[in-house]
Amino acid sequence: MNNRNTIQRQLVLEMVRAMQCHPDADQVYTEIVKAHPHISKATVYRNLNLLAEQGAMRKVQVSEGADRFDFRTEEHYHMRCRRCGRLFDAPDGAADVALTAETGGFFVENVLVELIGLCPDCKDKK
Amino acid sequence: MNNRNTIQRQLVLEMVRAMQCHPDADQVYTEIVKAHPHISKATVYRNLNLLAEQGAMRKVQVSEGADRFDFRTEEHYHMRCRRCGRLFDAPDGAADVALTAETGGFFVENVLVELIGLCPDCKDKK
DNA sequence: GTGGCTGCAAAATGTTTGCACGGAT
DNA sequence: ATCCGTGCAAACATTTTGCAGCCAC
Repeated sequence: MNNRNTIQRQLVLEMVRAMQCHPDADQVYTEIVKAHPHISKATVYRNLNLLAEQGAMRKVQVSEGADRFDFRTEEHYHMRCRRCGRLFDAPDGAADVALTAETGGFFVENVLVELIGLCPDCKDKK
Repeated sequence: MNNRNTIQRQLVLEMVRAMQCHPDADQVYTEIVKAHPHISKATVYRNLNLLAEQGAMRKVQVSEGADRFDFRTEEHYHMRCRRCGRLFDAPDGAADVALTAETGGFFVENVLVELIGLCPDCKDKK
């Protein structure tokens, strides 16, 4: 049974749900450590991956830097600011991908879309 | 002037063009080293990044593992096999992305699309 | 001759793993 | 009492960087 209800696992899940900013493993660890100085970074990594596998959260592998974690479990796309590095949810319908059958025999299971550009804050700071 | 024509730089460019398989930095290094045992991996990294910046090749940052380099310089999408890890060019028109203006103030400069699934070889080896 | 480029090694970054102990069931 | 999960440190994977000497210009 891969599902023991440890305090550490609860903390990781709750923290990702509380930080609604697509944090990476290190940011989650840094926040948890403030209240629980004993927790190990390896435990945070292990639980983030486990929880993502079980569907309690989503692992977002972006094209640059560390993997992020997202409390939203429904399929949705992301927008990454190339200046500040922050990740944002793309509003529903912001991007639409159409596939044809012409993949040369490649069987597509998943489509990853990442919109790269400038967030409102960085756009203004020209 | 950031453009001295060193032997190492030529070797890196030629090797990426010769290996038509989207190699990562380590694969490029391993191939070059066979004929030029003196070359440094740092030099390979530096030249790959420089050449990609100058537009002589393309850096492909995939969602898993090391960055790949592509001798094709035109914009095109890629398909990554989740079993063997190999990267393939998506045929023109295999995927089509439509953007709307509803990005909540985010300025989109670039759209990254990665088709993840099984390549013909791995699909058959069920 | 000058200053960009190289080789080397070390550091930086992000993540996983081996192992002994402790705690949830 | 089991044996999964934890903490710690070390290993691992990928990439960057500091520095002294070299070589294309």
